[in-house]
Amino acid sequence: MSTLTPAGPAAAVSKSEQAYETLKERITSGSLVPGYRLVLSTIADELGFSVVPVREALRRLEAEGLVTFERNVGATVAGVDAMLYLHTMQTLSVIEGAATALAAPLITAEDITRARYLNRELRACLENFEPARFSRINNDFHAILYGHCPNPHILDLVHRGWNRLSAMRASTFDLVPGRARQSVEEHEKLLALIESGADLHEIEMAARAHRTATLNAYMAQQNQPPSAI
Amino acid sequence: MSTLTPAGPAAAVSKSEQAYETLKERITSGSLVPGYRLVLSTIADELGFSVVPVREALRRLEAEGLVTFERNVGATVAGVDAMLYLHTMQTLSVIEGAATALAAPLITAEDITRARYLNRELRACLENFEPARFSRINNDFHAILYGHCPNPHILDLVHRGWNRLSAMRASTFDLVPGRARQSVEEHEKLLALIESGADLHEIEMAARAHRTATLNAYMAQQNQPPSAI
DNA sequence: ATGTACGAAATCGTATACGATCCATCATGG
DNA sequence: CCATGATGGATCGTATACGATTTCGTACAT
Repeated sequence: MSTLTPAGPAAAVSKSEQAYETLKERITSGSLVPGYRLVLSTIADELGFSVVPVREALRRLEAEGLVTFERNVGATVAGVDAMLYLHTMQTLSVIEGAATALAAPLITAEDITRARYLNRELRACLENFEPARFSRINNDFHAILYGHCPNPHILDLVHRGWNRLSAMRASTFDLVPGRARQSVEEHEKLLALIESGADLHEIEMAARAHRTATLNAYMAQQNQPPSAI
Repeated sequence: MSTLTPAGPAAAVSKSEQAYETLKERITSGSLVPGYRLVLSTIADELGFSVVPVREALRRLEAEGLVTFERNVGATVAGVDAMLYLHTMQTLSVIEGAATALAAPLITAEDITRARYLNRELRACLENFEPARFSRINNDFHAILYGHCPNPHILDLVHRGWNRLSAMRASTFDLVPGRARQSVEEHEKLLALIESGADLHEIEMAARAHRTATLNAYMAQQNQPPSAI
């Protein structure tokens, strides 16, 4: 159909890319709940594409762990259970710790200032009980800390981890009430560590512990053993 | 063509899967050199498939970093430069360190025995100067150490890292002559650490340092600064 | 009533077709 | 001689078509 529309000034991005972005947004935003069945023809019709680019988009999402694929059956939005959450958080703790350490020497004074500002906003969210906004600002805060990581592979893995997490409702701090407040305190310590030019290994372990603590709070609530590392 | 062959008893694996495996094998084995142009129609003709499954396979390989894709231009086998090697090794050092630590409590006495055997084989390779065999056995050795890692995401990332490395000729120890011998020594220490039930953090850092040392030997040879972590 | 066999509908996997885009080559003008 | 624009071929991106497979409902036998 689009091929019969020569008026089109050449799509800036391919349709597979568009389908990929659209679906990723819907999954990470939670408008597509885990377990939801992603039928090729349905999605294609809705987007006005053929099934081919949609198929490719689903494959990419599968590679990132946002959907699961079963041959001759189809794709579904990846579900969440305690085990998947553990594995995702554990992986992210390792990767994000390394990314934060690698980025630390490249952090500017402006970054620190902005991070401090965001952390005050986080505190305000606690007072006003705005969990959704808390999650959003929390993302921004950490993005500042690991954003300068000079290793693109590690940075990519961090982004994938965050995407997976945001696709899980368990990622919000709703489930572990007390944790959010403690998290804000740890942010301040982490900033002080980076600001003082601490040893990279120390920064890595602090960033990792910050995430592991959230994970373990959840695991304890589920009567499960904590993460081994 | 296959659709006109109803005699086919239903392929056990899809053609995209076959194309993926075939191409991955060729790239990691080095029979497709970096920079090689991967033309859809050519590959499709050679495998006897249509371009659609081949296209999907290339996309998957792109997600793993084995090929690079450029819109409306095509795919090429991912090239290697010092920077890419640094990033890949650095990522793998972090991930494999974590995987080895997580797997350590699950290592059996048989695993240790087999790892010791392989390390003796590695020593023999040094004497007889068999670099190809050394690389192969080195893979097996480490696969034993991280193989029991209970976190499938981390395990998957380790495998991807090894795949990327084996696609680089720089991964062989050819380029850093003295390193192979030292590596064998470190293997023994790593085994002793795991066997003694050492702290997981200590094991993680030893496994990471083992890889970082190889990376830094290469970096020093290239007159480049060592890895920050 | 329950389990099994069969058939239809839904959906996926892949082949083919063709427009869209890029790149190299060559002609043309300065 | 070099810069610039036109032209053709190579290759990609996507629509459409259809066989293959799974799934689910229904009828039948036990």
